[in-house]
Amino acid sequence: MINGLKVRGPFDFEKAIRRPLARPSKLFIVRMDDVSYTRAIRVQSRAIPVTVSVTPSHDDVVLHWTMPDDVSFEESMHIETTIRRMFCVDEDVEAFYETMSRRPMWNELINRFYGLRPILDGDLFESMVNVIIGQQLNVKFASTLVERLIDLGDERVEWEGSTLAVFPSPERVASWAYEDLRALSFSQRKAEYVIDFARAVVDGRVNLSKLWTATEEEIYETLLPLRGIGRWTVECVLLFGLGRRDVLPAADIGLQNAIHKLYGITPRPDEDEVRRLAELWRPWRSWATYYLWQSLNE
DNA sequence: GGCCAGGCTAGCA
DNA sequence: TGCTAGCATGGC
Repeated sequence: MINGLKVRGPFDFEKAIRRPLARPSKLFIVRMDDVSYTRAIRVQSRAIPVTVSVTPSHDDVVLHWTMPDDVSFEESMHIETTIRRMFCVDEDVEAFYETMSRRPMWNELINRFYGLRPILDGDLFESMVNVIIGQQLNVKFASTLVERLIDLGDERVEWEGSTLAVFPSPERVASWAYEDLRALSFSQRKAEYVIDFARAVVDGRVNLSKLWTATEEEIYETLLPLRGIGRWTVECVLLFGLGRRDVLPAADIGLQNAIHKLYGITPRPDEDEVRRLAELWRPWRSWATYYLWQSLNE
């Protein structure tokens, strides 16, 4: 089954899928020979493998994807919505560049990353767990912990001769004991945060699907009361899970370091300073953050 | 070896 | 409301 979506504005698909290669995961397969990105997308209880690519590679980019033939109409609608969001298909990236190019120091960054769009998380549970695990840890170790959690989940799908890992479902994670994650070098607290969150999702105390249409304020009200979820965590889920356009994780150390480098501000700016500088980035503060984080990886 | 890492909680004033 | 020790482990 083949589907397609026209992308608005510049989109360098190759750049976008090259980025995750810096931190490989069993969740996805990136192939540079046919320039494709493959991962499973969970629809209800089913994990559906999808391979995404583009034609042609420059003007008027069209995003294509293939998936198994037995996917139902409802499932394919869900997949389309997910891909539209994951690859930021509807974002007017040119308007972002327009806004940021008024700041001289941004021109080099825009040139370097021209056409880059982030690839967002597959679903909100995955996003929450990723972000909770990432709290306070260096990103390399955090990604190691995520891979161990995926291994423990032990769910896979076969697709076109390859095996794809599937991110564990809330039900699966909720069934674990804290000791199961302790054995993977999770701290006691982090094990509790992750498993307790999964249990809150499973028993209905948290309704993640409602967050898609909620206001930011409602999202904070829903998530902040949960133990282990602070402001930074919600901000990152707004960015990587929900794909909101104008979110600023001002207290984030990585963002502060990136600004320190790009703007030459020493010592690195504190939270208030970041907020002040970022006033000029509205309404694209999420995208400015993506690009600044990306600048740290090079 | 020591400091730091894309934070959060609980306890205290 | 605002501040801070403690968490826990790997990276560099």
